[in-house]
Parts: sequence; structure tokens; C-alpha cells
Amino acid sequence: MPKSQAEPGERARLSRGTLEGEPTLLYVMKQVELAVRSALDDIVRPDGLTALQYTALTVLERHPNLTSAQLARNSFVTAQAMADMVSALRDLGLIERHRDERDRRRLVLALTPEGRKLLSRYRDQVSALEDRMLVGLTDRQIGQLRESLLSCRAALSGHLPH
Amino acid sequence: MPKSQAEPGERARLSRGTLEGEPTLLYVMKQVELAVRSALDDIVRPDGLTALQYTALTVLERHPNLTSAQLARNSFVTAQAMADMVSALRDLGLIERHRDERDRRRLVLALTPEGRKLLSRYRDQVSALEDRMLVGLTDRQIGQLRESLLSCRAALSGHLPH
DNA sequence: CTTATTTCAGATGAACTGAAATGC
DNA sequence: CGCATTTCAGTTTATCTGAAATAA
Repeated sequence: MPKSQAEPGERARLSRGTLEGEPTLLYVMKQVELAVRSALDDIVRPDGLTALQYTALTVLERHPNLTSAQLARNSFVTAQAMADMVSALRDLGLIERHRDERDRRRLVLALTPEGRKLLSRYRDQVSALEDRMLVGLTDRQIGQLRESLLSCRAALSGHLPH
Repeated sequence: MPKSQAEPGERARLSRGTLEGEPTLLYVMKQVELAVRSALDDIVRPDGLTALQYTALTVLERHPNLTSAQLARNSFVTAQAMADMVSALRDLGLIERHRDERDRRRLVLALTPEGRKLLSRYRDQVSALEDRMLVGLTDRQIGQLRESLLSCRAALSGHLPH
């Protein structure tokens, strides 16, 4: 019964590739991300980590020499909020900080051996989660999915921090 | 220098389609979702809504006769948390509730005319955001992206609420 | 009896805003 | 000086856990 949503005569503008009555790509993407985050939370909970914290660790693994402020922009939170998270990870002994001698304002972050070990310990479970997500796709489709997502990220980077 | 992460001799298991030294699909998806949510928050802020609330309204638009509890599972939050959000949206006059006469425990939700109007008002901006995200892709690639994401969602649905 | 939905109450954590100190 | 990073302090808001009432 509640079906009409546009005044008679007008027609709602739909984005490219979205058919009438179907969930938008934005929505499907959100759903997948929610499911992934939930599963990831379950995986890393034994170590008292959240999915967000685990993700921050993997970012540091791939990008050494980031500061807390840069990490904050990466995660769309304020520098103050990220500082709290960095504290927590430091208390857990997973990361450490040291001054950047070239710019003494910066406190660059790095994984500790314990942090690296933790990531190693979870790598299999996390990639198994990724595989579970991709089980219905061919290798070729996976490659295209990756390319498309990278394109989406690049296209939104005007809206992205930094 | 911080490059090694696996003991010599062993080899970290990587998921299908993820090359060594590249961000995982899980991570790229999260990045896109973060950027989208941030942009969506900016769009709907004038009405005092969050991206999450806006999304809930679009879910109700597409699925009338949902209860607050069902909506909660859809969003991976507890029924209590969703009850708060439903209250907020009711206070804003965007949704209303009524008893399901067939199962008098259920309070089913529906958009009010004001809620519908609000969605109409934002439709163009939101689909423009989606188009901005998709600007580097062909229509064919968009179709495949949709199919792949739907496949991912279905594959994870064991982990999904419900 | 068990289960799902809703509501009430309280606790917690994660985020925010604002402001100050430091160093480029 | 202006700007970025970090830290300190206080606040808010969203979420959670626990428990009770209702109804199937």
C-alpha cells in the first residue's frame, strides 16, 4: 500500500545502474560492510580488540611512519578520538611511538613485535572471512570487484580526508 | 625496514584475489563505505539526521511493515538501541507506528507523509553522490559491481542477523 | 513453557568540542 | 605569523547489559 513516493507527473531521479525498486548500491555496500565488521569484531574480540582497532593495526603494517593525526583522517575521526585509540593500543603493547627527527612535531607510530605477532595470528582467520565473502565469485570477478572499489574510492577522494 | 611479518620459511595465507602488499578487499570496501557515510552525513545534516537514520528511512520505504526489532537486526544493533532511534524519528514526525492486528506484539513502522517528503527532497543529492562514486565505471561495470556486492552479502548472510 | 517484542533503567565507551602547548 | 600535531578537560550521544511486561 505505501508504494507511491513521487508526486504524480514527476519522476524521481535514479542513479546510474540502479533500477526502480532495487536497493541502491550505496545501501548494498553498507550492508556488506556491516556484516564484515560484525564478523571481524567476533574474530578479534579474544584479544580485546575492535574491528576498528584491528584495521588501524593493518594500516600501520602497510604504512609505517604514519602519525596518529594521519591515521585519524584515514578513519574519519578526530585527532583526539584517534589519540585515545592509540593510547589503548599502546597500553596493549601493540604499537609504539617515536619522534620524527625531521619534524619534531610528529610522533610516528610503528607496530611492536607483539603487534606484528598479533596480526600474524589473525591473518588466516581474516583472509578466510574474505574468502567466505567471495565464495560466489570467480577470480576474474574478484579482480573486477577490486578494481571497481578502488575506482569508487578514488572518485570519492575529494570527500576523503587528505 | 618494517617489512617482514612472517617467520622465515612460513608464508602468510592470503585470500583469493589479494596480492602481496596490496590492501585487502575488506579494507578497500571499508574505505569506500567510510567515505560514503561521511558524505551522506553531510547531505542529511540540515534536517538533523545521521546517515544511519536516513538509511533506516530508506529501508522502511522499501520494506513497509517492519518492526523496530527487525530494523535493529538489519542494522546490527540491539533492539533497545533501535528503539531510541525510532523514538527520534517519531519525534521528528518522519515515521509512525501501529499495532499489527495479526500479531499484537508487533508495532509496525511506516513512513509518514513528512518522512516520504524528506526522502523525496534528498533523492537527487543522494543519487548524485552515488553517481560521483561510480564516475569511473562503465554501465556494464556498475552492473557487475552490483551483482558482486549482492553475492558478497548473500555469502555473509550466515553471519547476518535474522 | 518458551520465545519474540517492546519498554524502562542504568552503565559504559567512543566520539565530539574547546583550548592550550609545542614546533615547523 | 599561520598551521599542524599533540595533549588536556569536559560533554554528549549512541550503544550496551539487565530486567520486566505483554502477547503469541
